[in-house]
Amino acid sequence: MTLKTEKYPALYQASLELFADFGYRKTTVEDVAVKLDMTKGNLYFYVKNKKQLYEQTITHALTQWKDHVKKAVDKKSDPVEKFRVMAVSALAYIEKNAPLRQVIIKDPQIFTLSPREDRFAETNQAAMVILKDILKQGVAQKKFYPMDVDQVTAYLFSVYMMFLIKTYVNADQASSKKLFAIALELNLRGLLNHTTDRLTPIV
Amino acid sequence: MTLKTEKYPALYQASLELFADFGYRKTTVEDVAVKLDMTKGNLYFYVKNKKQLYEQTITHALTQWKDHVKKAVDKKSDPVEKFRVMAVSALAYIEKNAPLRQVIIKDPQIFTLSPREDRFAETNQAAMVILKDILKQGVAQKKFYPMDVDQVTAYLFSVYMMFLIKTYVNADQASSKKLFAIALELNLRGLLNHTTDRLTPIV
Amino acid sequence: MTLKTEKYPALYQASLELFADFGYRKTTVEDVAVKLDMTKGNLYFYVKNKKQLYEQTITHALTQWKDHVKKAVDKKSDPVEKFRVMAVSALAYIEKNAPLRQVIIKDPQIFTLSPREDRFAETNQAAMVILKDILKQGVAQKKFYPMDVDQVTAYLFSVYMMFLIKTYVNADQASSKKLFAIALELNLRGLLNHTTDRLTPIV
Amino acid sequence: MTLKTEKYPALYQASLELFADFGYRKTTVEDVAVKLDMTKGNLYFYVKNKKQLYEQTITHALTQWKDHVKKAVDKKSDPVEKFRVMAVSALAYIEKNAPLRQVIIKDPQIFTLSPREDRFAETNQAAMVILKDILKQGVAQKKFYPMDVDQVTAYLFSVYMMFLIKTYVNADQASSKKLFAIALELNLRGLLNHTTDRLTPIV
DNA sequence: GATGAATGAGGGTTCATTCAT
DNA sequence: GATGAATGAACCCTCATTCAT
Repeated sequence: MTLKTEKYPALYQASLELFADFGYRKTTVEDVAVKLDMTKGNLYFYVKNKKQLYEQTITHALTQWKDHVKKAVDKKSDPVEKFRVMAVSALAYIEKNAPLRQVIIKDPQIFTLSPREDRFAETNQAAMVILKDILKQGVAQKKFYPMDVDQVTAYLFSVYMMFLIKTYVNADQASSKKLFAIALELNLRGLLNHTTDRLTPIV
Repeated sequence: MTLKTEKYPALYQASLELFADFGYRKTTVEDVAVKLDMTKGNLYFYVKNKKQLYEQTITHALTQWKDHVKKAVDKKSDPVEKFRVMAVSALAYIEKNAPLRQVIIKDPQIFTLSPREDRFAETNQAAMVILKDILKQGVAQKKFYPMDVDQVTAYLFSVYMMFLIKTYVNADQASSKKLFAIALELNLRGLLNHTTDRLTPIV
Repeated sequence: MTLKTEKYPALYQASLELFADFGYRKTTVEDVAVKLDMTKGNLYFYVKNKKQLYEQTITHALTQWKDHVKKAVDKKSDPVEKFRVMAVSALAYIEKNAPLRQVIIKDPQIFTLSPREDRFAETNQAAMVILKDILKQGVAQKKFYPMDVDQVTAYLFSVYMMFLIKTYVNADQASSKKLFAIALELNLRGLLNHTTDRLTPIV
Repeated sequence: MTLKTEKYPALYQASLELFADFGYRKTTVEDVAVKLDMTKGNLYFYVKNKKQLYEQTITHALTQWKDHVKKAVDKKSDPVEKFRVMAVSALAYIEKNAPLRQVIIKDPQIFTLSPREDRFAETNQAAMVILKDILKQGVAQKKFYPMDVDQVTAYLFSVYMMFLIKTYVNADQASSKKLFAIALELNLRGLLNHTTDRLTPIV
């Protein structure tokens, strides 16, 4: 007999795909159950209610994403390298994970950092830690300029998420990716300690 | 006697505010009717169904936004000036129009340019025309470098919308606005014909 | 077309009969709707939810009962007469109103006077006022002995309700009614002012 | 190894407490299982279904009550004494057994003597036998007047149950107990053959 | 133009009960 | 004896939409 624990991976996958295709509202609890070849009633044996099914599913997917990036980052030692790998591996991951992408596009508030209603605060925080550690290391090694690491982390995190999402919202992925490359370079250069010529402020 | 047409402004306003506060799903047709001091039944005299009510409301708001920007742009003659005014006035408008902002945050696919499901294609196209005309003029006057105007338009449009939304999604508006300033300058410089110092290509 | 208001009497009647037959839990909202020849959905146009349907139905029935008793009492002027009429008319009413009887038997906490969860506090209070007024008048006219009217009211109210219910719980109505007669007499005699000696045995 | 039978006492106790707190409907089979540190599935090994669990639980509690009263009564020989002891010990027992009290208050039809749906007929009959034997003895010894023992038994039984319940339904226990004392005296006097003098107060 | 009563199609959730292991 | 996964039948409630008046 299948253990309860063994069923969650399939459950999250089925759930993610359906939420990706139809969105939270139009996805029925019954839909999920059918996709898993079980009854609605039994699905409630695994999950408290529809809302929690959604949140657990997203959390699961985001966590996997984060772990993947973390693994890639850990292979590098230089903070500049790490920064670049982080950005690139995050992009590569989401590029191949269509359901997660679609879900985020349909519910971009997943990344909302406003404490008021952040349903994925914990996961988002965990993801930011990766970035934060890189920045801290860079600053400690004087490769990055001295900064308020927390603030810069929050800022960069939201900018990257924005890019990652936007990259796949439009059909014109070519130009979006170019933008991504530019932004990556821009930010990296901004972080470096020896920026000889800076842009003049305008506003 | 009130003409049918005279009621639409109030209708769109009430509708926009509710959709802004509760989102499409949680806004009831009844909610809208009550806010307008009319009955559900009567509301259906003005509107075909809930979906169209939503789309008309958004279209109306976007059109007003576009008109406002257009008016500001038309006061300038130099394309560089126009470009800058366009960006700044668009930002200023959305800054003061909280409901529209919230609606966009809750449904960012409003700006999705994918032809598959663009419910606001027409309005978005109209908005892009403003940008496109500026670019065309700039190129004609050799102030902007020669480019594929259509592609650059699409690219810049989505980037701006992205910024405009993002600016208000997070509480950290200060840094977002700084980002906006930087991006504006970056893009303008990229567009100019005689860019003395360019960023080194990365990809 | 039927006015909303005009439908409540039928609604309460159908509802009361069903709750009487099957109890709160086993009575389905659909059952009520079907009995009224309407759809479930439409029933929710008249009533907020099942719980309120129940409470409104009971309140309605209790109020009618109270009004009936009040009308009978008001025809008398002597407090002793009033007391007797009150008891008898209350019994006569419930004797003919089988559904109300059954509902009370199935949910005797309808008369619970504990403030913690009295769902029919208001109605029960209103009913007690009738009794209280009789007692007050009797005391004022020195026909009843001086007493704490509030406490005696509460006491007599619960005793009577107990009798009224019990009278119909058993099949053996004959002896129950006899008990009722005895209790009525006993209480009335207890209330009278000039009880010089002990009550003569009555049974 | 625990025998199946050894588990019933704990089962009935847990069950009674839950039914007392939440009533039949709101008590879940799972609730009972959890309280017993077993699984739902296993509970069904001991009990056929929820309904029977309820009935067995109540029957068990009522039987214990009856046995307690019987034991007290058997210590006396005079029927008048027996009658008094019966009433007082029954009251004392229920006074200390809160769960049983609550269950009865929530489901007063436990004492319904109507043959149509008496789920506890057997137990109720057994309890009545105690009373009936006292009456028979009293009549045989000519201490009680000649009567239709069966009818008087049924009558007195329902009256006492009514009192016992009512005594604990309201917060105002003081006056309820006083009522109980009065009723006891009244009934005893009614039963006696030669009511020459007064009974001494008992409570 | 306006009203409000009516409809109908779900969708989420609970839970008693069963049964293979 | 015990487990826990699975089932299925209800049931409550919401709401967009229609339509006679």
